[in-house]
Amino acid sequence: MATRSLNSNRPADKYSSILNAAIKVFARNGFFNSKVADVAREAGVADGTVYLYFKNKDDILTSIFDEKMDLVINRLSEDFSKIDDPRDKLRHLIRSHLTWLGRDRNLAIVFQVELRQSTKFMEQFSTTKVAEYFGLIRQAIEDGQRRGIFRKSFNSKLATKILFGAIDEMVTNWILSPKRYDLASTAETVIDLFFNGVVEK
Amino acid sequence: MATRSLNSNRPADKYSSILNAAIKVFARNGFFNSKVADVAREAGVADGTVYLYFKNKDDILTSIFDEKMDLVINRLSEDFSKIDDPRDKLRHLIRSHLTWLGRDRNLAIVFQVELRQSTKFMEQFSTTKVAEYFGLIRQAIEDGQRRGIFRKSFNSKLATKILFGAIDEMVTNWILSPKRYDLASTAETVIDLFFNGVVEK
Amino acid sequence: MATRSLNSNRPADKYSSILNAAIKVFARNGFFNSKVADVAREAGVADGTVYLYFKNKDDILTSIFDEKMDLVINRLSEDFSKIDDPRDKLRHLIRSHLTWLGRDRNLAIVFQVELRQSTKFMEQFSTTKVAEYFGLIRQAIEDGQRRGIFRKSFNSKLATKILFGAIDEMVTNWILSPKRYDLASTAETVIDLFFNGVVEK
Amino acid sequence: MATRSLNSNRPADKYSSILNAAIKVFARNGFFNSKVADVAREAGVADGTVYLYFKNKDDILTSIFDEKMDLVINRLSEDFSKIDDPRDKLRHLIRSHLTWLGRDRNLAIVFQVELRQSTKFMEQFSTTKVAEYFGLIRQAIEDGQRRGIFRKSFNSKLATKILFGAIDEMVTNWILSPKRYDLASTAETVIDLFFNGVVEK
DNA sequence: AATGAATGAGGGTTCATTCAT
DNA sequence: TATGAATGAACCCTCATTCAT
Repeated sequence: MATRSLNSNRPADKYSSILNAAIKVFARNGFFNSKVADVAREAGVADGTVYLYFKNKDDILTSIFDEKMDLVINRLSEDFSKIDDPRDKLRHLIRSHLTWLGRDRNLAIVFQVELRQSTKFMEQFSTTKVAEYFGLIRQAIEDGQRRGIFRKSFNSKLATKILFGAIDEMVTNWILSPKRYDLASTAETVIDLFFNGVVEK
Repeated sequence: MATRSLNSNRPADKYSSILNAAIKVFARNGFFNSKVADVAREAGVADGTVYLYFKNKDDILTSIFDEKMDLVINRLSEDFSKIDDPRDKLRHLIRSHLTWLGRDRNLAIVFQVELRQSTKFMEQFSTTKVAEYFGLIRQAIEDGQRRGIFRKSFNSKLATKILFGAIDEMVTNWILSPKRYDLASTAETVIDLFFNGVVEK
Repeated sequence: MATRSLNSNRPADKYSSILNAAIKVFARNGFFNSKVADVAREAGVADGTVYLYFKNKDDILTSIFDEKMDLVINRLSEDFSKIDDPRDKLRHLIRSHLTWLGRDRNLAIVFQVELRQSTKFMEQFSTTKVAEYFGLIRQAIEDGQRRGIFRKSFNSKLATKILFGAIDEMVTNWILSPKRYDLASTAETVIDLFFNGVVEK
Repeated sequence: MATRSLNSNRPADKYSSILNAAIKVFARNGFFNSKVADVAREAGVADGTVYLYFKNKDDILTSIFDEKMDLVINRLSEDFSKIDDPRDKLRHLIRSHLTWLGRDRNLAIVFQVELRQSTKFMEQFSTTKVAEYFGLIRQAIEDGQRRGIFRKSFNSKLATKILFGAIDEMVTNWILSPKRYDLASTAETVIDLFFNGVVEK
């Protein structure tokens, strides 16, 4: 631990340096307009060094996604194991998602915009990590349906997408808005509407 | 009229030819991987001709957005003027949106993936046309709140984004899915959940 | 004559319109940076019309040279036939040259800069018209030598080039200088030095 | 030293390789008709390598001028410091100029033709280096006037241009002439006429 | 003769990637 | 491991020229 912080250039750190530099650079200029050399400069390494840690430019982008999603999914899975009520699970997921990205605008930009460069990327993400994330949502929903907490009359897969789409749009709007409001504070409305709908009973 | 359709290459059509060719090409290869020459070939015109109708490659992409959004917004505005019940308005909008893009997979790909290349594009779209589209949704929601049909306890702007995000995610999932299901058929679940929420009463 | 001025769009005039437009445009932007379309617009004709009067873009440039040089050479030849003293001939040529270009800065720019684009042009000019112009100078010099007015100890061809170079440099310096002095007023020094040299006797 | 000449491709030489290749290529095809790829091939480097040493194609051309003019001016300044008589200074300058370019036809072509592509280039040159060169001539002339060696009755600035123009025209005529005579041998006539003029005394 | 829409060849420049050191 | 000079493929856009009207 002590030694970790003493040598910030230790190989193990270069990977992270480059990854974090990439998030900053991609958020600033966009993935296609960012040069590998820009990322290298921001990370304080030589151009060639990037290729010791990443296969190519695309790999940097997908690695950002993979690394960050792993963190999120692992944390969320663990949290979920401690929460019983499916409503609480969804509340927690919505709040976590919006809090997480609301704290790191650069990362949010990369997730909402840069990662959606092409169907190639998108398809790649949709399988694997995103499927896992969707799985967490869906399990909570289906659990709720089984327990009679949620209605059984809707398709749980579609409900999963609807909730994800709602959350996702919160983030997208936030990064595109010139206003600097608190993203996390939008969570309660998402929760309320997903649970209760808009119609007056 | 008859003669119009007989000659698809008359000057007035070049603009449309190129635009439609671009939708096909961008959907197939992605915007950044598509060459202007590809679009020209698909449209059956010379490379240089593209520049008689479009300022540059970016302009082709934004023109696709502008042209198509104008159509949608105009049609929807007109339809809305004939619908009284805010619930019916939203039902109509949701069904129309999903039917429209469900009928043109290439256009859907361009709208869901290619148009979100960069914050530059996104910001540009968010103002103008997207704002108009959001406006249509929001007016229906606020009208419903005023009339007591929808609950007054939620923020209408956030509800607008939530609904849009839900619809948008339907489309994105549809184009990314290897399965070829009917996009429009997902509309009813979106309507049901947005209106009633997931919670059992 | 009267009819000439009544119809400025008469075919015969288009040639001149385009030529004069080209002088203006080439002087402003340089030959390579000028588009045929620029010349056409300046001349008030369609792009294609230029090609009814000129073989191609190069031909416009060489035509400027040919037309203007013909005028100059013819006038000068005629003037020379009325002047006996070789010194007076050279005085007249020097003054005429500098007065002529001093009155038309655009033409001067085309002659001093744009016409020297390439050895291809230069070689083409050196034969033909320039040779004629050099011939006028040289004849006066050799006549002066024959008559014992000028020294016989120098090579008349070289003296011709030296005089031409001196005059030419006056013009070049004038168009490049930000100062707007009278080019013709430099003639007297050229005359004095070419005749008498710099050395104090 | 021995190793220097054995390895003409070592990094430090790439700049010179490209510059010399450019002189050859520009002289052969003209600046506008030469491709950067031609220069690269002639220099034995990749296209992109050119841009590691030069900002763009124009920069190659201006660098040729700057590099060569620096050499000339420095050498001439040093020589001048060892020569007292202004007449000898001018004799030396005229002979050097004509000997220098007479030995390198390609360089002469670039200097007399290609560097005069546009007023943009010309103006750029006229300030800076050319001004220095003119300064050397002018100082010798004014020194001669001060000492009573040269007449005081002419404007030294104009005399400077006249001499430069005369020398310059020698070179231009030489490169355009199909005859392959010795350029340096024309120096004596330039000297004689500039000093003594053409008129018999 | 005049038009101007259409053509399509052409090239300067960028930048992801490699590899000798 | 790290470097960064070198590579060379790739492409948008311009514009001289043509030709159907």
